[in-house]
Amino acid sequence: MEKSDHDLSSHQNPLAHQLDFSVPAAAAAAAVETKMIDSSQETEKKLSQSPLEDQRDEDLPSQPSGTEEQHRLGVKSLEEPVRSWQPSATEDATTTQKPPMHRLGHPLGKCRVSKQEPLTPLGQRTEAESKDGTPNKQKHCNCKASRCLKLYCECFASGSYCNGCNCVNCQNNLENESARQEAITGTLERNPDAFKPKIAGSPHGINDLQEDVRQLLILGKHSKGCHCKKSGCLKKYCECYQANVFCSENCRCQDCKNFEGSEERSALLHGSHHVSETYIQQTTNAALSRAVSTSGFLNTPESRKRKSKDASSAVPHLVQNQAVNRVIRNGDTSLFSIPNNKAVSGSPTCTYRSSLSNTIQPRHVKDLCTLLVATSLDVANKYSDKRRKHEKDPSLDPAQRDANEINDSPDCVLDSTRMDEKPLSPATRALMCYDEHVITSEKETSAGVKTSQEKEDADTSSEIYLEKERQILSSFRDFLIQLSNRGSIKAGTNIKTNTNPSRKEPQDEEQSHRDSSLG
DNA sequence: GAGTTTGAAACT
DNA sequence: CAGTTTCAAACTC
Repeated sequence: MEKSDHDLSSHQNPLAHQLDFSVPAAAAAAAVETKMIDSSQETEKKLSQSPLEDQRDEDLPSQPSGTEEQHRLGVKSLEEPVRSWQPSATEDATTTQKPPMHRLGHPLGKCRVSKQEPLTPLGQRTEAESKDGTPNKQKHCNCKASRCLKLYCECFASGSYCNGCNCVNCQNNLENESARQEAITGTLERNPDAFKPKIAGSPHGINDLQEDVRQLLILGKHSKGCHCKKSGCLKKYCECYQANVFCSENCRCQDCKNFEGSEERSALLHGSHHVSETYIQQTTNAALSRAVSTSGFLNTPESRKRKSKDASSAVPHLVQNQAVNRVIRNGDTSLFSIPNNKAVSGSPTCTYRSSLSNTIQPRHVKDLCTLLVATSLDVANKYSDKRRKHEKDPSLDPAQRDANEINDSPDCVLDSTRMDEKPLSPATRALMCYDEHVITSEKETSAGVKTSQEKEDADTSSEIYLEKERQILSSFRDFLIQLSNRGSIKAGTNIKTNTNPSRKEPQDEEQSHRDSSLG
């Protein structure tokens, strides 16, 4: 019987049953998500060992390329939980020949997601699916000409077998394992990263406050970027948009509207009444970025490209977004794109809380920015004198001066008029310029040996820095909690605060007061 | 549900 | 590497 061949190939080929192309960042979430094993007896005979275990690299026959990737994946897959899978009653007999190894957890291994498996704007799985980690729905491709052996096929691209798909002449199954292996090999030859997730650091889910904060500070980007021309990167044709990440310097898109602060993007999100955590995250992130930056750095993909390549290449977005940046820097948060009238939309499909006091108002974001700016100013003021003393000190190590100069990095100064020559603590700057922390720490490490006096100063500084930073972070956290609670999709599911008992959670009244007092 | 549009993947 | 073709999902009607 020809199945013996399949037995052999299945066990010898690490990718015979399933490719798992998760990156570590997504691995945890992916691990929670379901790994399905055909429960049919016939298939169980074939799979005398866990299909995931089949991915051991020692079983690799001859993968001319991509072996490193496969090696990594093979190791990882052994750690992943395996859950049983029950075929649906509607599946026909052929299903048993297609082990349903369909990975649902692959965040954009293939970016286009089928209609049957929509992603939330956050890139999370739909609630129905992710509640218990068990997929309620499965991707079903409709390939006709690719035999499901090319990356056009979602199933193949995600490293899964087709199962219950509507495809024609499908060879992405056990019955055609050898062809499948050839296809995998060929695909990896063309692009060793073909099966790797395309989104680095993409939000996958927000499960707790810590994660909430992390997600706030880290936005993924498409590894290859998109090349959209007509969609404005605001349709699911766009891989970036679909992955719910902003377009980046990796993109070569035209007329991109998928950038930080894009009104079109915000309008789109609001228009669909999907006020997600990501919206809060991105908007707050945008507000933070702009509030703390006077570098003129524009966050359109074009501007990122410009920053990374050549500042001379002007783009059409320039004027528009300069205006946006300018206004925001001047304190007008109306462009933070939180149209509260939309946030409280009365649409039946809008599950966003409708109470005005519980919706995100521009002032909330403004409060957050104000808090950060004010606190940072406070820190800065306390040390400006000390810093001047250091600068005047001829005995000061040049390296130390150099380290001081880092604080004047244009990207890390709050406002050129208000913050001139005022240093910020490394951690505060890290908070504000999180994407530059590596450079900063390196330079500070190179600052060299300090004198005893400097050490003393540094110790004192560190203590106050720490205390101030604690305050900043605590307040920051409180704001995030508030924002998150306001943005909660389900009323009454507020994130539990885990704040210091000595700290009172800011109330709306307090915010209003601060808002009015700070203007 | 059919037809069109779109952009990634594949190919040249 | 750029241009073209193929392909399947997304979208529109």
